[in-house]
Amino acid sequence: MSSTQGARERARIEVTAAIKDEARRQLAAEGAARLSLRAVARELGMVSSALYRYFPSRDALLTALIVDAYDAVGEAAEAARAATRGAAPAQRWVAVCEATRGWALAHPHEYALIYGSPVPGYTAPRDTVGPASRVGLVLISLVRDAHLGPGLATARLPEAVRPEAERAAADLAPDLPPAAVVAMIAAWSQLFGLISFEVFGQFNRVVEDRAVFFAHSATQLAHSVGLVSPPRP
Amino acid sequence: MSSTQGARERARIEVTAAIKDEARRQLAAEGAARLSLRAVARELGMVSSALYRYFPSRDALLTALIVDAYDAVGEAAEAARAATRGAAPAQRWVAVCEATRGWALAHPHEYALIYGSPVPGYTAPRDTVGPASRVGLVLISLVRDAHLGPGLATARLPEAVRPEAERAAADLAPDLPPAAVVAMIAAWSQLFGLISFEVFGQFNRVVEDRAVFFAHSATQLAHSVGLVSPPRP
DNA sequence: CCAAAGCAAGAGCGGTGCTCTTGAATTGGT
DNA sequence: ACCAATTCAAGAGCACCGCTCTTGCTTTGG
Repeated sequence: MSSTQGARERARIEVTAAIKDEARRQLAAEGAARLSLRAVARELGMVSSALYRYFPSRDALLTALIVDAYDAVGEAAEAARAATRGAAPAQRWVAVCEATRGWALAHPHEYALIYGSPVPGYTAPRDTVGPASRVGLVLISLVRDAHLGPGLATARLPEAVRPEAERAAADLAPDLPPAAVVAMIAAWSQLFGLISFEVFGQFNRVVEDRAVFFAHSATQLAHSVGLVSPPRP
Repeated sequence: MSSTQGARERARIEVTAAIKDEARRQLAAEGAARLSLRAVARELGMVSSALYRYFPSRDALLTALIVDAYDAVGEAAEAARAATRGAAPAQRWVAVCEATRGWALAHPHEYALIYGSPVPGYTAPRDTVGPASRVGLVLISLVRDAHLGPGLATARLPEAVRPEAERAAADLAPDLPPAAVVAMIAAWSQLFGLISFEVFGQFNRVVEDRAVFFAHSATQLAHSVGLVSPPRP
């Protein structure tokens, strides 16, 4: 009845959080494929079957971790946008990209969980689509806030791309020119291409100074969506 | 002694190939994480322990599949380059990108094996680095063959990127201007960002006509590495 | 022709996700 | 204050996993 619904309810919440914490620890240590319910239970001093009182299956526990990961990277991106309020749009774009990269490098296994290979036999439930779109929404908002350079605003798209561009623009950002929306979607996926190659080790022996390379590439991406760097002082 | 070294040798080769084939089938059906030696053996009518005569461990079998996948996508890219000999560099670039995408869409699980999350606890042996670089080498060769537009050849890089650019250029393509090499590496990773988002389902409910979107984005990538489209007839 | 090498098979180890049953504890309504 | 309903941890057990080791049988090549 009251706000704290008895000791039982409270214990349930606490144990659920403890399970997620321990699971996240094991995720960081071993990766998603090696996440073991028995190991989590062992570490928490309980029996494996008791875990099923809190999560009906291993997949359900994974889903909880996935939602948390999407929220965490989305929060990082949103924080970078907030921290650069007033700066030039291109700089804010790069800051958001770098915050996303930073989170990914700090949480490589959680990043792999959401932007790596989908877990086979696992289909993301509806709960994940909202959190999953947060980074993309941040990027869109930056493009929207910027005064679009005349380049993209009036850019003529090839005839074949126009229908898809207009459809995507209608869905995502009806106030933006279709050419900008298409460029945004491409930049969005390419941003995660850059991050994935770094996190997944594809840049080994290819790129050494990855921070510098990323900052440069993110700046180019900003240009590709019509954000222009301010003149140097 | 002879070219066919006895029935034993030949049987070994055949069984090894059968194991890889069945493993590839299970990879497509269940994904890398659920690849089970016992299931492969069961399907082949042998006992699980017999498999260890052919592959010393599950990881060794995975490595064989990974090398085969890198070779397959590399071959697809090389075939596209060969098929467009004489065409404009930008068109050849787009053809190679589309061939890579086509292979990925046709073999999503093998694609995930090589460009998705690394398998936890598994470190790629040396054998994989050669096959892994084939697509990248194709892209480099196209940029090299093209007459570089004056834009990238003389483009001034930001001071911070110059050392890394010159280092990468020395390693990968000493005959190309550093600015082009940096743009190439970025385009390379961004290409796989586009493909991964499509294969891994991130474009669901975002991009509908994905072939058109990809062709357009690949063309933009070609421009970003200095390849210019020929004038329309 | 026979010793050496290659091989399939079986048993077994410790691990996994998951289910079902049992008995104890807590709870809320009377 | 008590008691029935609910909630829970625990245990046993199922079928599976990767992997190792030993046991014999078959093929091979000198």
